[in-house]
Amino acid sequence: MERETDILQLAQQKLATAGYLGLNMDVIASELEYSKGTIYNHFACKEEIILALAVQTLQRRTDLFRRGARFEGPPRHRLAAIGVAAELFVRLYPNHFHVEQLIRSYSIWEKTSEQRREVMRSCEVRCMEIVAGVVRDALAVGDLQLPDPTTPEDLVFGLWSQTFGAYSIIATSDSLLQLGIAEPYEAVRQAIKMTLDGYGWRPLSSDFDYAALLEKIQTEVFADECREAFAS
Amino acid sequence: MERETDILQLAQQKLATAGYLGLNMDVIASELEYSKGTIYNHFACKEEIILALAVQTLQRRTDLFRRGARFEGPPRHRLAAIGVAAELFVRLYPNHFHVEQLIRSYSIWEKTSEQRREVMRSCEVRCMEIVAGVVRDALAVGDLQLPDPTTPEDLVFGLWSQTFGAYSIIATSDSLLQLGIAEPYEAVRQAIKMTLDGYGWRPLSSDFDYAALLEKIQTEVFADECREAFAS
Amino acid sequence: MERETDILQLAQQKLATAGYLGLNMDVIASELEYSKGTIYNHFACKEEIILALAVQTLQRRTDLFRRGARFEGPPRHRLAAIGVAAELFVRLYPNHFHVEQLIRSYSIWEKTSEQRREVMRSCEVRCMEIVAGVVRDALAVGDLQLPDPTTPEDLVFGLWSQTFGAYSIIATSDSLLQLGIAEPYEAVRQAIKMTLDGYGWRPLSSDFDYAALLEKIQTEVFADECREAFAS
Amino acid sequence: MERETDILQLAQQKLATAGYLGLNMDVIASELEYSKGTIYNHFACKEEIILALAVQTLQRRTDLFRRGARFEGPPRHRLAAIGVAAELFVRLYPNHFHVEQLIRSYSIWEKTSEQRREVMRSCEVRCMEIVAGVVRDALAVGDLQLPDPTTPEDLVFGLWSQTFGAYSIIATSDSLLQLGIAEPYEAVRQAIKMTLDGYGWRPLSSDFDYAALLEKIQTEVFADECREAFAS
DNA sequence: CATGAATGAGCCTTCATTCAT
DNA sequence: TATGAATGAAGGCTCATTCAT
Repeated sequence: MERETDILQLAQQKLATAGYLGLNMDVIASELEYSKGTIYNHFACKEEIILALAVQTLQRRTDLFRRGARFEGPPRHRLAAIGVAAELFVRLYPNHFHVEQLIRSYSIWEKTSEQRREVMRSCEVRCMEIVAGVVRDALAVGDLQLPDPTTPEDLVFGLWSQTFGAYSIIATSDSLLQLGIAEPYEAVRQAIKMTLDGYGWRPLSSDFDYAALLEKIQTEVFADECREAFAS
Repeated sequence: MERETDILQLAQQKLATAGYLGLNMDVIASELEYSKGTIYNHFACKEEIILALAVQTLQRRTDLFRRGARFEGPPRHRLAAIGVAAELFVRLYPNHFHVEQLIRSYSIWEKTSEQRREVMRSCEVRCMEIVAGVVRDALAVGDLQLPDPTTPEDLVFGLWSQTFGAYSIIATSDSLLQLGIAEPYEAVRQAIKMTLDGYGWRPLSSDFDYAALLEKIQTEVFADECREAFAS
Repeated sequence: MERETDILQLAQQKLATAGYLGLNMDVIASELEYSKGTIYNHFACKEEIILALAVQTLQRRTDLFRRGARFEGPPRHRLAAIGVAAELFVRLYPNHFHVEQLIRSYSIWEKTSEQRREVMRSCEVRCMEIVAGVVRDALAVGDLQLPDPTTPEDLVFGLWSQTFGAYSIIATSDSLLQLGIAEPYEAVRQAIKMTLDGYGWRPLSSDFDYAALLEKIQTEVFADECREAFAS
Repeated sequence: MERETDILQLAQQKLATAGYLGLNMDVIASELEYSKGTIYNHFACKEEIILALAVQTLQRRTDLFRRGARFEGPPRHRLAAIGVAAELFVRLYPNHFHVEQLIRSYSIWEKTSEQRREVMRSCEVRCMEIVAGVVRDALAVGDLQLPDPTTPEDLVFGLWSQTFGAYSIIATSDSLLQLGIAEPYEAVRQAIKMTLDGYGWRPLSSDFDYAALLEKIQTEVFADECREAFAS
């Protein structure tokens, strides 16, 4: 298990530094000072490493989301807690997005084991369910009404897009400052707040102290993670 | 020049069909029935092709955005026209995102000419300026107020994130329906509408006929492109 | 000893199913649920397994030949009994030819122990002696005369070639029917009958009921083996 | 073309020396002092080399057989000429049998081009037809009668088995002398002569000067080849 | 004796790039 | 300027064998 952890860790780093083509079995073996055979004793092929990487981080994200959704308060506050979880996730595992992009762009699926793929899919579904569940709670208590054909999943898709897009851009673009964006994370938070206000999800952001809420979530739910994420 | 066009066209198609690993100089040469030397007379290396591809589509996007921004009407309507342009762009050049991801994730920069990189950066800046310009116009005429530290660029970043994220997910995920998202494009439009409403950008979406506006933009500004995009 | 038997049995099966490249120490170990070390405690290397396989089947063939040669009757009938033995052998151990080809075509000798090689050679010699002995008996009783420089061993070499060639072709060719050969085994029997008639070995095939003789040999000498060989 | 010839030549030699596993793309490239890429420009994979080898020699054999079958004289003499061709073939291309065994034992077919496979099959069929044609001529002129279910193809299969078996054994066994076989080629000729006599194919071997016939065939039909084959 | 993780040499194959013609 | 054979570094993967526990 220790070896596997080592391999995944280095693989993730390589992926972040040099992309798919930089993730190279020879390099991994030689840098870890394991033999190539050892690598292949743990992972049947390169693609399995990538998928294992994705599964690992996805499971961590799902855990963070679940804890966020359990925050006590009105659904909008609970959604905010999930938002904090999402941001923490990218800060803790900044190169998760490299992995996810890879999985989305290269044909990795064919060569990987059904088991790992199943884990992956169920993670996605569970993440969606957690967030959509909070939306449904809001509908149930009357905090929110959705315009006609919009489903809770559609709303979640919008939020997902915003965060996925923003964190992808942040992770891979080095010229945001030149484009005039000084605080991209803050900008995302703001954009999402506006989106939810636009839907009329009560309490509106003007009705409560947003900063205080985030502070509370960070200390009550994610104290450990925050310490780690903002350590550097 | 005709040959360069041919090369770029085939390259883009290969990228779409078979991903980065399918973009192969041998295949390009043999399918075009040019010799490999000829290809190299036009592009110094493979990376130059990829970057040229990105520049090409980015320029097209910039053109579409500019035409959208010239739409006659209040800033919010002009922004809607840019939104139509963005959606048209992904429909017309669906694999632009592959190229963009490639550029973001693989160390292409080092091997390419400063000239082409400069073109690329200026495209990004110009796109941002076009959209931010519309936001500034809205501020100027009083249709919009921004909460304190938020800049026009921050707002644009939010919209950019939403569309980039959404189109990335759409382009690479084959399980959206299983996740409960039947009409992802409609969901993005809706989300962005809500975001702008959340910012209080007048006229609010409830104050005008959104569908009619989109219809008008499509026929007046992007008639040709719409025909092509929705042909299939 | 039981383990060695298990190993050899599985090895032979793998060889038959997947050829030389399917004979894989990992696969053998895992399918037998022995550890790899255990395998190596019994066989010093892969080549030793292959050679042991060859020796095993050769010994069985020698036994069959000896029993055939002890059949009561004139030498030509005893030779027919050896012929039955040869055919039974290929039917019972159809992949012996794979092993024998391997040994002939791959440099196995260098890595194997002198002891096993000696066993192997002595098997070949003994087989030859058994058959040549019957030929000498025929010469002694006057049933056969050999044209001048021909030795009993030369005659046996001719028969050996016929059967080895025929069974090799049968074992590896899947287009015999297309070439017009419907009953290859019967064709070999016929060809050998003609060869011996050609030598003038009495009684000639026209002087006795060949089919009845084969029947008698099969029931009296090789009843058990015939049952097994023609079971499927 | 010169490169391809070089490659095939070295490949054949390697195959003879060290079998399938000794036929190694690295070794071929380095011994020929070509780069590995060059090898692959000429042959798409290792298996294609092996098949090309087989096709090459099979075509040569077919040519020799055809020339033999055109020898003027009674069918039995023409068959003798084909026999001379078969023996010349093994002497000129002694390691053809390695290639043929390989093709028969390893799963080479799946990776090779349909074109080359077709050539291969048609060679086999044509060889069979040439020989079976001579048998039919003998039947037509009444030189030969076949016992009931035996077809011309069955008879040819018998001869094929004898030669294939004999030459395989000769090519791969180094202990024939120890087994008492001093002149294996002569032994095969003798055995085949006896077989044909056994079938009663006129003129019987006692009715004509066999040695003189062989001599005549060698000088009239295969002068060049004989010179080359017996040069060393 | 048994175990099985680790080894590492070796294999087949790919592909961007060069350069003599 | 066009050609395409040649290049060779690099990559993914296999598997017989060893050895510390």
